[in-house]
Amino acid sequence: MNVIIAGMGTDSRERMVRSAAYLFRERGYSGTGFRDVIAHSGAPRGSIYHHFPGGKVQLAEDAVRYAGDFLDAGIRAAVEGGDAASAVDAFAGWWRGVLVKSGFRAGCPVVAVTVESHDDAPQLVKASADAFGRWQDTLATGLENAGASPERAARLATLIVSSVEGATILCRAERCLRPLDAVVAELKEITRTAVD
Amino acid sequence: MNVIIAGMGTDSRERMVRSAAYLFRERGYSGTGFRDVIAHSGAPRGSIYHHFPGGKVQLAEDAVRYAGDFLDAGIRAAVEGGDAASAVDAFAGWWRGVLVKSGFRAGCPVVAVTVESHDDAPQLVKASADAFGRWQDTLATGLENAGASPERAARLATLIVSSVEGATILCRAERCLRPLDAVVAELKEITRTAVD
DNA sequence: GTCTATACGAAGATAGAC
DNA sequence: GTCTATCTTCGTATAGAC
Repeated sequence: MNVIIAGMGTDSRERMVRSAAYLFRERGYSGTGFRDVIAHSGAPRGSIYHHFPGGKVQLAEDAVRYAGDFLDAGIRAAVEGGDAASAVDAFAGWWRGVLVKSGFRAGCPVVAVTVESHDDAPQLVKASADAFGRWQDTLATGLENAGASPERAARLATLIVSSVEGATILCRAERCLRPLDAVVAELKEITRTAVD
Repeated sequence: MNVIIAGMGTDSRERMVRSAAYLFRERGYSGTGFRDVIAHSGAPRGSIYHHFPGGKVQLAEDAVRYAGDFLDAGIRAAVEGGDAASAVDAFAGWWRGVLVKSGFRAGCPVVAVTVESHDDAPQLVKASADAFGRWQDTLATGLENAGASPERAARLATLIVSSVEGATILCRAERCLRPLDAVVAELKEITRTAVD
């Protein structure tokens, strides 16, 4: 097989991107080296700069895009034909799974890249903004379909992404689901009243 | 002067801690080296391990504690004798200032340390949990004084810390205040109804 | 596409003089 | 408390063979 689709890359390239996204969730951007990515992905070390001529920044850019696309597809599927609570569950449920499966050691790779971004690599800020933006747009569409006004849907989508991402960080610190549960309870109440 | 209080340390030690907290906000934990801390604080390189025998982990622990204490004092002052909206303004207003003053390059040092924490340094997770916990407790007390029930106040405090921290990250990515403004608008509406 | 070898700087940390 | 010197490991990145 190994059919190469334009812009998709080879298997080992894809594995590296996925591993980078995975590792960023636990150790952050600066804390993750090519060493770790090679070890985790099983990809050959000799082809790093063949696949990523832009080096680590390019790898991170692709990892953020990958995570952005992946979760957006999940939100989209959960939101289609659902009620207002589906928008909250779609987003919060994903991070709940990440937290539990990792023993509260992993969070969001896009957050990790954003908080470590500096002026030397503005592409990373751009990629992060794209991911956050698409998640918000998809959630807002779902809330509109459930009956919220466009303006309110947009604001609530921002609240959902912000509070769930923030709660995920608090859950890592406290090593429990309490913050995420508290936030989800409040969010469901708010979205319920917004579509009345 | 230079009075040395027990557990407070010398001037250069304090400057290092403050600089670490400052630098973590922009480049994260792993992205900030002793080089940077020395350069920014003006402290002598020769006394790093005199002041911090525990090395970088101890420095980070102190930086998180410093940031935790500092902001908690600010929240406490703003919340005393204020209404429910004061709790939101106290917390969100601080991060708004950080974002604007830094040109959207800086965020929360506690968040930075949390998302880069690993099992090698559980002290950092503990210190982060303490900071987040105290902020929530102080905000919850303020909301209770404004008329919210203890249970609701605790949940709302978690929502405020989570959503404002998350919005701060989104603001860095989008390089504007829109996410924080949206979150604050929703939070004020929620807290208003909670104290009725 | 993958390999080895290597460059070069920076990381955190230690030892011992002053 | 601060200095200099040094150690070791690791970081990203490059060159050139296969």
